[in-house]
Amino acid sequence: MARSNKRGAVAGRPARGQATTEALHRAVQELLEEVGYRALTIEGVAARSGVAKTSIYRRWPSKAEMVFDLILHSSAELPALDDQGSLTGDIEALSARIVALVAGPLGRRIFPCLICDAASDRGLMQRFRATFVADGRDQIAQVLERSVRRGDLPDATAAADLQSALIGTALMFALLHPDLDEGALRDKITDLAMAVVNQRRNH
Amino acid sequence: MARSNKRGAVAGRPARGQATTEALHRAVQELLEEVGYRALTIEGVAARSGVAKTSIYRRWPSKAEMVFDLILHSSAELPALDDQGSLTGDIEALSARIVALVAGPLGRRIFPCLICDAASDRGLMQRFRATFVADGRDQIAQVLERSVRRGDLPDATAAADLQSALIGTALMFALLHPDLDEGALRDKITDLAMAVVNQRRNH
DNA sequence: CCAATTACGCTACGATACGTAGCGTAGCGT
DNA sequence: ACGCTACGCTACGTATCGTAGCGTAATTGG
Repeated sequence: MARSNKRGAVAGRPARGQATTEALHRAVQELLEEVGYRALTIEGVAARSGVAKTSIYRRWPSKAEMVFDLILHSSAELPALDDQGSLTGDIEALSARIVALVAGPLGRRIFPCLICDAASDRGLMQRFRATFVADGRDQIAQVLERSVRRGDLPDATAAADLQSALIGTALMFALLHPDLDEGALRDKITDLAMAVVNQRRNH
Repeated sequence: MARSNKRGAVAGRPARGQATTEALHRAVQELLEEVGYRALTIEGVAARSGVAKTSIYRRWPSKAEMVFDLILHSSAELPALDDQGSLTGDIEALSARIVALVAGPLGRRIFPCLICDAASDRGLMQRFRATFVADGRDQIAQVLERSVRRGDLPDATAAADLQSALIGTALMFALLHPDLDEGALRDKITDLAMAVVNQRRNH
């Protein structure tokens, strides 16, 4: 008697790694929406996905790394921002991206928690900085350099500073004013970004 | 045979509530510094403080509420900011206070975690907003109104917006650039605040 | 001065999740 | 046919949670 397969897959076990990863991704995403990050457990993910708990532990050392890999890492890897033709246009596009990632329905639930976990896990914090922060900073730098070339700005604001300001503010806004819709938030972030880059021009 | 007192207090149990609270405060503060918020457990606090676990649960329903009460609540209740005589001076004082609270050695460790916990606990989130955010916002509003009266500003920026921007940015800076010392961070927050309030003046 | 009340300590649970070990087996490459 | 890898499954031991029940010291009020 062959093993009875609880997942009900007709041809027994789903082929190999890929199908397993997809099941995990789905389970994590669903559970994040249903119960949030705090109450998300490895055992819960195992049960929902049909993947054995031990298999999950073979891939990731912690819940945080799992969520980071499955959810954030994929959303953070985006192409460079298109040239919108003007500083204002570029800043708007940048704000939209930041808000969508960090203050979207999923992002605002998991970001503070991931940060908390990373605060007591040096390795995770380094991955967080490397794959998420560094990429984003470079994209901001590109936008600023473009504006300097166009003559819209005398010289570029430090991209890292601007990044911290925009991400931090977006996150805090989403937290303190959950009623604010994404469009309004995007406008506020755009305003802030313009205030920062304009500081160079007006004095 | 009287109860053997593990705490070794000569006169048996320490008087009553007050001494107990102090022991808890000390234990929580020490453990936060030693192991961080994540690894802080009620049982650990009980062991360190000599207060029974059940007594802790009688006071607070969760770790988050305990930390909030013992650590944050006391640091957040500060007198209104003195009038520094100028917009610049006021903003500097404001930045210093925000940085000290949110991005100080203790604050940067517990803030994201408390936010994470509050995200899945409506009651805690409300207390967080009420006793921490509302007070801070009012203090910012006072500073802004003062400047309007002085003629330094044509009209006040929304205090809530400024608050989100400053706290969020300070937090994110502290997170992404832990090497940055408190003084440098304070300067960056001051710059940001000036950029925001100046936006009204320069157009 | 003697109840009644309050606040606390202590032991003992059941439940949940953690993270690991050991064994068996299906797919894949050579 | 062989080995390798990834996975499933069961079964642990541990940590922490949050609660129940009982006893006792301090506090309060008549």
